[in-house]
Amino acid sequence: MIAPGIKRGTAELAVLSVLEVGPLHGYEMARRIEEQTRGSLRFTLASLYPLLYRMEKRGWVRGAWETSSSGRRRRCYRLTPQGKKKLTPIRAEWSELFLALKRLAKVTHA
Amino acid sequence: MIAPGIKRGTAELAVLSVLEVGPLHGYEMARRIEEQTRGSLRFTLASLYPLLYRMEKRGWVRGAWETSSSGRRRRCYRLTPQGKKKLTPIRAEWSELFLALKRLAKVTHA
DNA sequence: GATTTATATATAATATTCCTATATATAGGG
DNA sequence: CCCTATATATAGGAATATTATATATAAATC
Repeated sequence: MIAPGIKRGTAELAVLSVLEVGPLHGYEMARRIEEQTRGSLRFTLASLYPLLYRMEKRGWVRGAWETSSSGRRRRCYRLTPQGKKKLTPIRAEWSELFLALKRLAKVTHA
Repeated sequence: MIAPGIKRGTAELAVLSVLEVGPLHGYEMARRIEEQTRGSLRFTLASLYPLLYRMEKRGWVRGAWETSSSGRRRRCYRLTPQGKKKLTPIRAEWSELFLALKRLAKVTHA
């Protein structure tokens, strides 16, 4: 697991990325982020929920209550057009950071 | 310039990296970080000084007052053996983060 | 000689992001 | 009936970087 100090700022990109595939609820987002990064990136639900509220306020995602087939109440989030539009520049910034750290700190990209 | 929210956590690696080459004072560190990243990564001195104090407390760097040839008083920092030892695992963690974001968020490494 | 710019360090107040801890609630398996 | 997995919510705190402010001097410009 990557230390909190280093992974800071990644949660937003992580949420946008898993939502790009399709609508999801918070609990499932956490599962997918952990799974798709082989456990390198792991967020607590207590981190994700406030982040989702902030993103909803900004208009990047929209949440809607739904009842699953098992009868469980949960809040399903989907990307708004605005949120979708944000993904490209955010990816570009991360890409720029990678390049900067490669040059400055010789961080390799396995 | 990369947004503060994204570059969070990079300052420590940046300082360790520029100090790996040789001893430096704060003002010059800021200049080199900006220069070596082509302006992508830029830290205010008000960020760097408290960071240097924290790193000195942890024993990663050691500062010493010196007087430059121009007669200017400044605090010169050098990596301690402990600080040097930290660089490898920190680089590895950043490398792991890059890989994770590549998989999860399709962030490319230009 | 006076003013401005570049060099150099320091700290207070604030913002953001993530954490641990805690609370609540229900479905399903044993 | 209890435990585990699923699911959301929020309070309190830690860490990191920001803006704003203060101080001081060397070098360049006017």
